[in-house]
Amino acid sequence: MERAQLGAAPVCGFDLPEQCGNCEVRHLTLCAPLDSGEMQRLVEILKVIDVPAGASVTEEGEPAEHVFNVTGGALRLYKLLADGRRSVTGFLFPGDFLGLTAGDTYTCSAEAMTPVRLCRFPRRRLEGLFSELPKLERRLLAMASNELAAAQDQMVLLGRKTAAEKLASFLLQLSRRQEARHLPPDPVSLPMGRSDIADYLGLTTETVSRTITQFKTTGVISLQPQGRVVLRDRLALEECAEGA
Amino acid sequence: MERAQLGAAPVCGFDLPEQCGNCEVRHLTLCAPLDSGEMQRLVEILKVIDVPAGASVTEEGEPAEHVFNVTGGALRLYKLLADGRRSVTGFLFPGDFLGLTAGDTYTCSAEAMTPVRLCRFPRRRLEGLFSELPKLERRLLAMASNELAAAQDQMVLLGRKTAAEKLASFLLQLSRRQEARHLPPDPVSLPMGRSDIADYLGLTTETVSRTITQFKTTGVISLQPQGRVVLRDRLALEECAEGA
DNA sequence: CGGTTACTTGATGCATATCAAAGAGGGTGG
DNA sequence: CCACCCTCTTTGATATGCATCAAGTAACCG
Repeated sequence: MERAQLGAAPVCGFDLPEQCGNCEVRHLTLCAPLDSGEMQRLVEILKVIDVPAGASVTEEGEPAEHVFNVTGGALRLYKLLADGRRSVTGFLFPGDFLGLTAGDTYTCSAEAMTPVRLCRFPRRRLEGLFSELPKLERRLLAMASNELAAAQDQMVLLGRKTAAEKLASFLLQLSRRQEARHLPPDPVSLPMGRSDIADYLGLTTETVSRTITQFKTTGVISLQPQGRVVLRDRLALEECAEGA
Repeated sequence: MERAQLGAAPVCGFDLPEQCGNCEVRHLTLCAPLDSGEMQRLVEILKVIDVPAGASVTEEGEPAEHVFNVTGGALRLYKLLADGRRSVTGFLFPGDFLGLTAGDTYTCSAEAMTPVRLCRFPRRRLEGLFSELPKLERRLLAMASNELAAAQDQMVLLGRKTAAEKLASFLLQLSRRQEARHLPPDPVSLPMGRSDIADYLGLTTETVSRTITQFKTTGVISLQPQGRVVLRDRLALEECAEGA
């Protein structure tokens, strides 16, 4: 596991929901379009939750009683096949939403990769706010649409890209998500292990490792302590990622 | 290409929007939760469109001015890499929705595989109805959530399943979708070509063909004229699909 | 009925998986 | 504070599932 990020990147203000005004990722979350009065309605039903590294937040198939906004740390989403093969369907960072489902169970399991802080909403009560706060539902639809677009990109990656193209796409994706959180694009932080990356890209840990080495050797990236990656030749990565 | 399905399965009643009451896939569409008065508001902004086999309905990256409900025929959704590699991200059948996007461009290209009938809605005007018909937005969110769950399953398939498991999953998926349209589960109709299937499953046409032959040889399926597939051993397919 | 396209089948090759082991962190206890 | 140990990562050798290359065959259309 990795170093805690709660201290390094305090989020959603301090401990108290009343201080969402300080939330560094508000512009990415569910809450983005709400004014302070509307926020108050949300704050009434949310609870701030801290989860230690390695703990589960949701289990695939379990009743979906809550939905969550990630405000600190990082999680992996995954599904398992009958024989134990794993597919990591996504990584969540501050600002990301967890628990959206049309049915009444979670569609994926979610595990904290680092200590994680979440804003937890009872699903029923959040849905109860929809009529009062239509912006909330609008926002949820927009977030779902964005996730769908990302899922389509991931299908292209999994179905048609080579190992190098997959890795390049992955690094750029993380870089862009850092930028969305107003972090520098460049030393990309990898809070996940090689096997998480492998299960996300449809590869093995060995192939991930070899491909990283190859990128290092050809000078397009370089590695820093704590699994941080400097993108030395972003253009080369972009061309690689697009299959040029 | 394939035989037209418009004659065989008349949809959305006859020509006139006023006759949505006869629509055979209404329970699957955007329209499902609306009463007749509410339907009337939709009917005012929709136009029924017929598209010949092979024609494009949307192009990835083009302005998303319309959204569509499929009421007859079948389409493929796809994305291309820079060098021409193609990834088919989905197939659409009657009842399916096309054009959902958070941005202002389409995220995928859509091509008719057979003659297709669509209910076309100007996106702006549909969004304009949201405040008046909140059920509509609720429904769209539910449909997006369902698509997201399907996309996650597809990621597992692409990232971690073998060729045989992919094919088994694919046949079962089509069978279940036929059932959702109140068609028999069993002679599964394949309006798409082998290369469409290959690009959907992350395989080549040759591998798709060989795997189908293998299923035929082992007796789990049998082929009928016009690319219809009988699922002779559904249980075996289900176990294969889940990686048992 | 002939031409064209799509599908099937076969032979071979390669990218990535698998198997195996050595090397690097990083956390803990002495 | 250092040394040990555990786990994760890297590197190497080999294997294999699927891709690629190449015909042959069947289906469809005009």
